[in-house]
Amino acid sequence: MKIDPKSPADLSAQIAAAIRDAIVEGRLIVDQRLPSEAELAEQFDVSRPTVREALKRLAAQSLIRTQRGATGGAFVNRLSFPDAYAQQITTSTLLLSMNAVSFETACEARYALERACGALSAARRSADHLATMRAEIHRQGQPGLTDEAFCASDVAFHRALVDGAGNPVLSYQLAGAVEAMQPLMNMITFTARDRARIIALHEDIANAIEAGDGDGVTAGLTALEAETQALAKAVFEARAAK
Amino acid sequence: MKIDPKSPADLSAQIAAAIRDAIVEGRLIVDQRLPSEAELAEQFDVSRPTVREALKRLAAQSLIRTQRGATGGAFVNRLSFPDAYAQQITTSTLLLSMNAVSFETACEARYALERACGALSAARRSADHLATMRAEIHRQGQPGLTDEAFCASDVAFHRALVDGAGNPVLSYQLAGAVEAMQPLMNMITFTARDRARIIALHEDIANAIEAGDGDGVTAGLTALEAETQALAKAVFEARAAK
DNA sequence: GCGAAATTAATGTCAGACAATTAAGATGGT
DNA sequence: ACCATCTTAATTGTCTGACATTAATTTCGC
Repeated sequence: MKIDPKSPADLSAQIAAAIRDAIVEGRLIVDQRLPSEAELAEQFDVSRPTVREALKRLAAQSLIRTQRGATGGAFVNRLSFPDAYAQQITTSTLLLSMNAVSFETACEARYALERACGALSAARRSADHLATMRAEIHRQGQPGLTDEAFCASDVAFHRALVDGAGNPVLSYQLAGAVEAMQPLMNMITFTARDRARIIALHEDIANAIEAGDGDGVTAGLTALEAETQALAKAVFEARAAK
Repeated sequence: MKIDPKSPADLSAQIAAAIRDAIVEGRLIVDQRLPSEAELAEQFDVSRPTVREALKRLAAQSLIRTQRGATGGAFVNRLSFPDAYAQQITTSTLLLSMNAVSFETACEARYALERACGALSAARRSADHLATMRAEIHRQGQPGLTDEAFCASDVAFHRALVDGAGNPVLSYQLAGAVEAMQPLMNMITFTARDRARIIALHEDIANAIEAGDGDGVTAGLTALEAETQALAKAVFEARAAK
């Protein structure tokens, strides 16, 4: 692992990139201990603070973890699904909020991806997933629920649907799409009538899932997308007119 | 923004989290300048190196950028689509390689997501996207192409298909799924007959895209998935027997 | 007025020190 | 011989202070 001291890039960035490459290419494997900060400083011919900045960059991406004490040091971290979820959600949320992605675009993407899971979920979902979906539908019907709680339950419903496909990679990918929509969804106020329509569609979808009817799930999600888009359009137009 | 000096977590991690929250919640907006390192050090009552470690963590996630010079400093960065792509790809790739995700699972997820774009792409693709797909198909047929170059062309073909849907959020989500598969795909050796079958399916898909036939695209992708899974299964079984 | 040089404010880097933490080894009592 | 306790060594976490580098601004000479 070498760095170029004359490069315009920061030394800490170069060192971080060198170590990251070593991890991605498999030259450093999970749970392997990196040299101590002092040794790395000597290897790269930089000071310890510079090495530390590089290590913090990697820690921010969950690529390494550090441990203090006699047998401590920096270790290559196994990137767990929960860690990856969290990063995906942060990135997706910021991407949407900072780039003025329209509700329409984000919503279309979300439902397109969700339909991809629907058929698989109808075929494979466990009783647990179905029970979660039913429970969330029930919660959504309770009076006095805030809009925010309604949205949170909506997310839980959709996550159960996605997880029902039994494919962790799909669940991971969808986490970003579904969660990142939540700030946008929270801008909408749901009337009692809106909620009733959404709940009815959720019930259609849950029934199709229970019956193993993949096409029914797809149709239900398409209807739900249309409903959501219409709702958002009405809200945003009303706001613009005001 | 406050931190707890008695928390077991690193000070730099706490500071990074405090600033990250401020960005995510919109209290710091794009292109806004953060206080200088010396000022932050005073605010949080820590030393400058500690503040710097926190800033490097944020820089690693593309949340801030730094600039030297008189009017320099740390600025809230607009998370661009290319930046987000890159992070998604790194995360997805590592997630797959470090968690022993089976080829079957990753492949299923990828094609499920891709089918989600197929119908949209058939309806909306520009002439450019179609031309790219045709060009990649042509490249794939050239003799003397290495397996790696064949895979790279395959990725380019699929990205054009996804981009054809004209939804940047979809493209971003798919980037991770498609690119992260490449290391797994590179483990396969493609015989001339394998390539011919794949190219024929690519042509079917391109034709369906050109005709605006969404169902045809879906069917083509499903056939391609089956072909890819069968190919991988044969390769892995042969390797296990040896 | 204009161009070049000095100023200034900021990040980037370094050196050395001390504190905090943790595991392993040494020590001593039973 | 065994167990609890103390000591020690290794490592990360943090601080202080300094200098180097960069780039915009101001000042000065002409």
